[in-house]
Amino acid sequence: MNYWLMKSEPSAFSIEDLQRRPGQIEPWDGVRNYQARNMMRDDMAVGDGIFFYHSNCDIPGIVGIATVVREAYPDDTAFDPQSKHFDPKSLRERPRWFMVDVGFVRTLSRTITLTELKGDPALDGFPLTRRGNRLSVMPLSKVQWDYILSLE
DNA sequence: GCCAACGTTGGC
DNA sequence: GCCAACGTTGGC
Repeated sequence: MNYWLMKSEPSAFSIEDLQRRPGQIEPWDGVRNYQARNMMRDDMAVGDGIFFYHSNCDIPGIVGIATVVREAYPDDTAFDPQSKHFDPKSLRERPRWFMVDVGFVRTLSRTITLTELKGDPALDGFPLTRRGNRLSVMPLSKVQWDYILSLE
């Protein structure tokens, strides 16, 4: 079992949105970064743990927990000229982009903020707190996962 | 293969 | 809204 952190701008899609979805499941479409894609496609399995992170908002931080409910499959928004995630280079017979389905688990009782994660010596080297990091999907060790959960 | 231009991310 | 970081694109 692997552990992940996935970023979303709450103005676009929040943990509350996920909770309200039918079946509390959402396809995680729109990832257009190769590193993030490779992790989703090659390393994510059903049952993996996900920290749901709100970015680009008043208080950036981890707000909830989700889980992988379907392994990677082609991101069909890449085929849709109407979609803002459209990519003419992604073909149905040879898809370039993939997505997983994410299922709601729970919201945290409080936001574990980026500020406190940044200032925490126990999380030295954690990708999220490294300067300039922009990955929207990143792996965590079980130790990091458990430690961050203990902060709740 | 280099690298300048450009677009995007995301904290502040 | 600003801007640093950084990935991608495309001319050469």
